[in-house]
Amino acid sequence: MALKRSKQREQIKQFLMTRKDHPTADVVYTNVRRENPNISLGTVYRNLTLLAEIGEIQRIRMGDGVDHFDADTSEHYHFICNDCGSVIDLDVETLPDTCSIAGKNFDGEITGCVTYFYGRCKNCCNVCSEKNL
Amino acid sequence: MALKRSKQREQIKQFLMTRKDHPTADVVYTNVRRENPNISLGTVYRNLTLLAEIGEIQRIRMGDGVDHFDADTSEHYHFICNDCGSVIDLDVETLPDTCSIAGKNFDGEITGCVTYFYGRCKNCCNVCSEKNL
DNA sequence: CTTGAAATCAGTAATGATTACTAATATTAA
DNA sequence: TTAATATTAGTAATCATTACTGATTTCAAG
Repeated sequence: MALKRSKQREQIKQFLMTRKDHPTADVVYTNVRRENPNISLGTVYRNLTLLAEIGEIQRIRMGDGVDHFDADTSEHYHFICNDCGSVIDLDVETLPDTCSIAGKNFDGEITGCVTYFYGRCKNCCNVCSEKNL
Repeated sequence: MALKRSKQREQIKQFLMTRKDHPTADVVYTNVRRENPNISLGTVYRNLTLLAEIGEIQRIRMGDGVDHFDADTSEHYHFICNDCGSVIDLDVETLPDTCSIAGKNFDGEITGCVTYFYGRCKNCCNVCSEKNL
């Protein structure tokens, strides 16, 4: 199934590149719709999945029940705020190679690992201190 | 809301303690039903959530779209097989404290992190080599 | 031992994210 | 230009999980 270009796929990729906040499929949908009001949600899902498969974007699963997407495919770490749910890039040097460490006493093969961080983002910290929570 | 004991909750906890394979809510349901055919799926979900909240079990989100549960609440790492989806405990010494490292250049507060590993389990490795995949 | 307030239950309906289906449209190599 | 095929819009279906509701259990106080 040779890939054929599509306006919709390009719009989706384009939009994702303008954002640093790792939007969900639904956010991509509502935004791309401003430019292309006829695009369908299914098309957004299909193309996000396809773009992730061919490595042009990254799918992020932070355990909040929704998939997030990131046009930055370089290795970096993510933080999710327990209060507002926003996903933020972390400025961290690459962590030690835990994969090889973990593979020592394991009979199968480990091909990768995911690390993500959670807590409270700057915004939500401020809100809390204002309200003395 | 003072906790009151319930047969159903005890059965769920009991079953979970017999398993090392981190079953999903649905697996818990079908198994506990052998002993208590009237238990409802909603009860299983509610109690798994409650047990996780009070720290008696652990909820594991491995990004496969389903929650897994573990009666072992000690800190340890998990592996998920990309082929068969099974979740397995890893025998790894505790990894370096990445949380504090990650918090250096971050304005909010990081309260924890999750690391999990993926690849192919022993079983699926064997299947592949048998079939020369 | 009763009793009654509150927690819990079974059963079922509702939700929300995602995927599957289908007939129409767009892309592209020949 | 054409014809094979990838892609689309729109909608229906799926799947995990949560919410609701009236009945049942639990348990502390009398």
